[in-house]
Amino acid sequence: MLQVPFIRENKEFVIERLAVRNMDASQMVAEVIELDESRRQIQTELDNTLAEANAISKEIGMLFKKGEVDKANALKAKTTDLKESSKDLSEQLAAKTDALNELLYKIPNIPHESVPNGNSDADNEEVFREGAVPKLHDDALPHWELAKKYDIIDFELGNKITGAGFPVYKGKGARLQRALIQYFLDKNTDAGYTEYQLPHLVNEASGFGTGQLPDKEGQMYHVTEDNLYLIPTAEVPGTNIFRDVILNENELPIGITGYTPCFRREAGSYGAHVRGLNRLHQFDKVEIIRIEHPDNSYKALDGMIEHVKSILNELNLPYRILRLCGGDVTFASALTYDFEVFSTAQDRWLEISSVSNFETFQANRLKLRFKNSNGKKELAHTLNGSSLALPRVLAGILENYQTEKGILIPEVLIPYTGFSIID
RNA sequence: GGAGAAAUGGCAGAGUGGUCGAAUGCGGCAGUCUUGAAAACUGUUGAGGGUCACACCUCCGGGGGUUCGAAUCCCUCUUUCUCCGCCA
Repeated sequence: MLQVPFIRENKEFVIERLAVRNMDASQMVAEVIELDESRRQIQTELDNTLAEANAISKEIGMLFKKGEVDKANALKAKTTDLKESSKDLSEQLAAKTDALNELLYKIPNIPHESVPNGNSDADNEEVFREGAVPKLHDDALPHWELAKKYDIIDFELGNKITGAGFPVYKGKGARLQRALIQYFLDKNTDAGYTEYQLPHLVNEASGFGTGQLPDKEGQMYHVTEDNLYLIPTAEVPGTNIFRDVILNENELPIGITGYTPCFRREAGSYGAHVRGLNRLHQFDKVEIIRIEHPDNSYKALDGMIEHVKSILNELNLPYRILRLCGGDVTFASALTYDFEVFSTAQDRWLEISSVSNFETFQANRLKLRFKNSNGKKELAHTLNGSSLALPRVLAGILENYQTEKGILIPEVLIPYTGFSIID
């Protein structure tokens, strides 16, 4: 959520930058400013009314103490009007505040200056590429065929137990998945991230804090009986650790990591692109989250990119990094880099990580602040990224490491799997 | 799930209708002392809105009510603790 004073003071800039997202924000911006102005005006009026009522109450108290009951009772009559108008004003204030907030929830973050113009993922800018695409043998298979051939992932079984998009991993498949989780967590903690085990269900306030609510609730599974949501990413419980928190400047930066399953309804997705592990309703992910001083957040973002790169280099997978264009960058993000691994047998790129700087957009909703050196409270910057999303990494390994003898295990994972080939 | 008790500032803890945003202690910060530190002493120290700055307003788990006036009384929800039941 953008800060109102910022919008007020940078009206043209806000409109101009939001145009990168292909939106015309001029109407919304004007409305925000107008609503805020009238909100403040009503606030002042209400404050004055309450101040008067408070003063009278105090006086009545004194008069009663002195025993001047008649005078006190006379004053009581005066409060009736004040009560009525304060009630009226506070209703008006609530209405304005609600309207203002509702509008603010609809305004996305301001894209960073490096975000390119563009309408869709076709306009994303490739900024890095690494790793040779292996030459596969003639009978090379897509991962869902490999999964069946080696009996390591059972999609039909998941279908039976739950439904589409809930695969069952078994044997070496399950072990490989666990090895990856362990390996990712080790890499992250080695890089200074503190490991957390987080709840997989969150309340409304948390969903709101990171921006899934109120608009994107259709993406989450809702447990209606208890009004809780299954997490779509560890970002939600992880970032909400810091909701309503005021940090000391010297506590920054903070880096945390956590493994969680992620649940996404993915309503409206279907077809070949969602085959196999490409798109699931439940998947595993290891996430990294950083809370940063505003002066350092872009340096931190670069650091996160380097960190994810080092993992992919160790896994020796062919990948590329994209800087998302204005049309593709998510609602809350100012700048996002996507990592994609090349799926050799499918001949397409699969997104395996998304690393973003949200600047103060989430922090403003979360009320996540720190006391700066002047003792002033300032919104912190939040960042997060996957390191990494499991299923597509798994797909990439299965497809890129397949040989006629079986699927080789990347060297760095062997200590974790305890085997070097799936055959 | 049943019965009872409780929820106050970073923490501990007083306050049961008026001058209480709230005693006191601890912690934090600043200063005195010290070569430096500790100790001791002095001062300072919640959040949001509003203002050029003040003033002023709001907030004592959440919501609602009674009252001229609520941390304090009433209703309700949530959470925590104790006991019972169930259970990985």
